[in-house]
Amino acid sequence: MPNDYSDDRLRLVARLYYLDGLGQSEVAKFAKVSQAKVSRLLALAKERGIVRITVADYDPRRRELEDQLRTRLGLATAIVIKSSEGLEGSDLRRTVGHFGAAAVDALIEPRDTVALAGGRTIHELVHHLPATRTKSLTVVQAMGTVDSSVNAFDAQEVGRVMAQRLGGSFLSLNTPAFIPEKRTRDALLELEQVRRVRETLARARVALVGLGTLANSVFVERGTLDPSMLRELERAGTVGEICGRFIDARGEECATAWRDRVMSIPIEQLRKIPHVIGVVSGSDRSAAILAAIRGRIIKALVIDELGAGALLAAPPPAEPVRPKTRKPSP
Amino acid sequence: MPNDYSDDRLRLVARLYYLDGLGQSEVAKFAKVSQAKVSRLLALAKERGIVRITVADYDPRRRELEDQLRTRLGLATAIVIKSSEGLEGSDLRRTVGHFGAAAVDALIEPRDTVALAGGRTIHELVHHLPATRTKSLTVVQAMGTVDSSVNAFDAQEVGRVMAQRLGGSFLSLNTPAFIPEKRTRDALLELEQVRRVRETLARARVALVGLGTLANSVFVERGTLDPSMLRELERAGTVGEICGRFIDARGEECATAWRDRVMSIPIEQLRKIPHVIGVVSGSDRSAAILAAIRGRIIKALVIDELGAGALLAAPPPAEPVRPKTRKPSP
DNA sequence: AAACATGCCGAATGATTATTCAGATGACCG
DNA sequence: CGGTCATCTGAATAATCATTCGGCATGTTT
Repeated sequence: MPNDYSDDRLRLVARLYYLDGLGQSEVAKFAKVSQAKVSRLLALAKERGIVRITVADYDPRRRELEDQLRTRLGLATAIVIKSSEGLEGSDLRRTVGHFGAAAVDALIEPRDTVALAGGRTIHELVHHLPATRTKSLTVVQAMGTVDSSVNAFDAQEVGRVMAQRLGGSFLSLNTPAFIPEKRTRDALLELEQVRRVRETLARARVALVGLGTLANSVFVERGTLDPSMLRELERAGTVGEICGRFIDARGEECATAWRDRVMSIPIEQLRKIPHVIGVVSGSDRSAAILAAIRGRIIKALVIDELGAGALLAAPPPAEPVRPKTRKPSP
Repeated sequence: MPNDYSDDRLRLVARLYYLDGLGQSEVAKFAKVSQAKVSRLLALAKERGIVRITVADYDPRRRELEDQLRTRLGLATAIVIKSSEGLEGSDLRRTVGHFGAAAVDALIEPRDTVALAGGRTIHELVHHLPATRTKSLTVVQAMGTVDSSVNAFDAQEVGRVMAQRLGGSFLSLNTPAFIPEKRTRDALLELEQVRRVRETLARARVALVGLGTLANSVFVERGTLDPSMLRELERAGTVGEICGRFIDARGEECATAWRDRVMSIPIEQLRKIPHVIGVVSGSDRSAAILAAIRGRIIKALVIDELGAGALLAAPPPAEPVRPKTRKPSP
């Protein structure tokens, strides 16, 4: 009887290993095989359900904080992810991504059209979506590519992954995010390829966006935003950034030259998408988040618990004052 | 919050490790601790029952063979342990010991007096008894010590372990197993210490004994049995050995000088113990086993499946012929 | 029947996990 | 206040486990 993968044998091996606490080399002597094979038999035993490991439910979310965020800030949905003390930076993003993914997945319906921005937290989250491939989505890139050195955080790459994991197609916006000449940008907007993307964006039911501040914006980091432009944005009262659009405390896009040179979904269009989900990690973005909520840009928020705490500690949001809406940039 | 052993934290760690399939180093980043601590937290999570591992039952016994042994050989109890193909020697003993232990444990009642011999398979079995320490047994050594080099297989050592594991006291027979002069042996038998042991043996309800052949007996192996004695035993028709007593095919003790020089429980006394359990591994002892059954010495048998097969293949046991009983040696 | 797949095996090896160790921290005295 | 435990920690390391790899056996194609 050379290769014997009978359940009985798997049970023997699994029992000796898991129940009796022997090492694999010990078990190997009982089963008269090599340690390597014991390792393989154990793997098979798990697959076949002969070994079953259950873990008491861990709820990764802080429901009380979610309730507070919803009621006090008027969000439709809030997902607050627990974070271990002292977590920050990429570890924190990983936590938010890992546990936020399931919640975001639940918000996306089969056949949805999903507008998607880039960013490190979004990237993390998307990579933790379940690879079910069953939703038949249309994922559409909501913002051009930041620079030419290909980058795993770009909307381009992230969108590809999302479509691949949840199932569906990805519509990419093959243009830079920033175009120095308005004229050039407007020309691009007329391209058939680009139009298709914009039309699809207009039909999106869900959007997944990051929230940044002026200081930590990817455009500053990459040097796309020169100092004079930066100063101009500061003067215009910028408190945050969404999809390459800079907004002031009321949640209105700042009227600077920048807004005519960026290639991304217009703020006005985001407002019309019913489920715009902001994905944030860290505690230094409260102003941007509050502004985006005031401006009725984002309707849902995924955030770590410290970030949520900071948000709740921030001045309670007065009903947004919206004197006049500037004509939206494209 | 320095040392946090909350269930919630354990659940986090356990989930990431067991359910999400991350490595401990990965998990460590989430929990903001070292990999070493993750390992400890996981161990704790198992202890607390936050992680539960279940394995489909493995039945280590061959019930059909047990039934056959019982009905065809007239045993009260037969325990046949499955053995992986090709197992032999110490690995086989380990298997029989490991899985036989639970069955033997079930045969021993609280407060029993248990007579115990030595031997490698018995040793293995005893070391796998559960360390419950709750039976309040009297374990009594059924045979002297084979030689002076202390040896883990001696009844002395094995008895100590058994009493320690199941709970109870151990009564040791502090004499050699073989004494060249009958006179000396008889003197020893009169010692108060030795009498106590013999009296206790007479009250035993259970005995655990190995079965040997003349060839593989420890006495031959250790050179205790010189060639002339060996020939004498052969002439007397020895087919097996129990507790240092040599028996012929009918299960009667061979009437040689040996029987007056050995320090161990007499065959006649074994006959009177209601539960004498033979523990055997290997396929080369069928004759000894059959003789011990015919002689109504052993009433139960623990054996591996190949050994059981060999036993069943051996000539069917005619009803034992017992012309006259020789006067039992002490 | 040769040539080529395919699958399984265990030795060696690479990767991961458990344990040891030395230092840090803090509770509890004297 | 020091001392004295006791406990806890992560770095280093030892132990264990999973995977790679080449060899062998069997089955299939040519």
